[in-house]
Amino acid sequence: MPMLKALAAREELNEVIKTRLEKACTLLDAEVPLFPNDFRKDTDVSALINGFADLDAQALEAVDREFVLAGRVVAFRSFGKVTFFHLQDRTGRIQVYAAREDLGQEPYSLFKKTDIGDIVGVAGGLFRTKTGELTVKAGRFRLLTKSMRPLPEKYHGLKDVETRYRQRYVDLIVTPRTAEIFRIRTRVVSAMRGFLDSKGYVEVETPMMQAVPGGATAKPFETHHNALDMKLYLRIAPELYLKRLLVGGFERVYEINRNFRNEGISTQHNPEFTMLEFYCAYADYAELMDLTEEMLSQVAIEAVGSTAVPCQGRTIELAPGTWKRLAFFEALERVGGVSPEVFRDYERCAALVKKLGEKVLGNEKLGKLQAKLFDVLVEPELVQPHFIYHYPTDISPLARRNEKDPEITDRFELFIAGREMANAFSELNDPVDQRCRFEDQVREKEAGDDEAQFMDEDYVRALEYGMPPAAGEGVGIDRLVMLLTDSPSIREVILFPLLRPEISGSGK
RNA sequence: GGGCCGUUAACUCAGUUGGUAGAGUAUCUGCCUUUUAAGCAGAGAGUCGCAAGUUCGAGUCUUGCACGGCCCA
Repeated sequence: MPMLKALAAREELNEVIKTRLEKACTLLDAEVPLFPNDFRKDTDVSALINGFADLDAQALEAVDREFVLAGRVVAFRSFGKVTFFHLQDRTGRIQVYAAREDLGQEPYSLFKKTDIGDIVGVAGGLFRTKTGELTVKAGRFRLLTKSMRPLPEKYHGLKDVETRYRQRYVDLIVTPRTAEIFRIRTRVVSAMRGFLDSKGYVEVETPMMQAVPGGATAKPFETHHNALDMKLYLRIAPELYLKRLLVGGFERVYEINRNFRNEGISTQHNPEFTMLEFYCAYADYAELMDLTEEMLSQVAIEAVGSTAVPCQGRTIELAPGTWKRLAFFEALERVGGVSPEVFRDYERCAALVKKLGEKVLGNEKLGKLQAKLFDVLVEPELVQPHFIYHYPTDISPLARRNEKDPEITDRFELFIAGREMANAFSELNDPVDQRCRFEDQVREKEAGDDEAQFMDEDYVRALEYGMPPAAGEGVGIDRLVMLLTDSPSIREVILFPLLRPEISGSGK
């Protein structure tokens, strides 16, 4: 209390914060606790709305029941002896009517010290106002948490994206859509779990701190363990551990968790992001296409209630049976408009890549050039769901070669809304081939490619025991949530996206 | 890493040709018993992102830096 008074007296404080602290002092003087924790609610806003929205004024009168609610005050309109305010809890907002006549002279004058942003408890019956709004008539009122900072403006809300990301707690209070997006995200993840569990997949947790990072082509974060005095990496993918579990006999496993890649930040990339990876023994990539179609359409229904998803002014249809399937080179020709004479010929292919404004080093493999053509000419066109399969072997170091054509792999990527959504392939389980491919990677690493992969002796040893033939897939959860919520930036679907540190004393 | 744009009150935003800071919301005071972007009358609130430069004078012009956004790599 003396501390609070000292704080309130500080000159440099913002005027609004200062008046709130002074108000808090006044309340304490009147023996009103600022942060009590003995109030219990017996219902939620949505329960009242769902239960009574249809009743007319007379019917409400007859309900004759007291409801106990708690939540944050988000709007406040006072008329002197009578006040209306809106109370927001996790389920919605409802209007409350507080009158001096009902609360009593003294409690009402203390109630009028309420600020927007305070968390309060209210008990009372329901009625309908002249304008027809379902309203709680407060018979009792209690301050539960005094708020010291003003909330953003009631009409425009919080627009500044930097503040929205840095102070997500404020964004969640004042932007209903933000809270909704993260509820959808939660439903996406639990729908996936439900789907995979029902198919006999086992959820596991594998190391996020790894001595040998592997399973993807990416630059890892490094860290250090003091007690063991060893270098560790944050994982770039769980892949190699999940496949060890196939060796161990799990047959169907999945993991939904964070990966970390030490790369740039953009509307599509956050350094930590969430992936679903799942592996199925005795299955191939083609069967995973069917499974993916089934899973994602079901996830869409559970998360947003429909397979028809609005996206940047268009509608994307995720209903099973509508998804297109196209071989990589077929897509390059039919969607990208590149003739085989061009993409089969190294020089002509390189020339076209250059013409499109992409860099050509001259020493990259043909597959890499073809992939660049694909990225620029085909990927943006794949708005409705498309599986693109049979990727060039050059750009698929972890995938199993096609039986008939060793230049291509039994791999597919899924594209929706012009973005890569999933990547899957029949797994390489030949330990000798795998060792050779690791050795290739090590040579590239020594030549200066810091994205090239490490040799993983233990993983090769696991394969030597025998991994059942299998197919595996990774699905980017953040991108899927972006699709289902029509969010243009990955930061809209990550609660606390990575930002540079705030400058101290910026005042915000 | 490069290009473009932004940063002004707690929030949303104006700010002319360089002449010393504005509105709405929020806050405070007064009035008000059915409002809902309540209303009416009045008041207070600013390191104009930071630093340097040009100038008699910089929110405004120049340069550098910081943070953010969009696009490209």
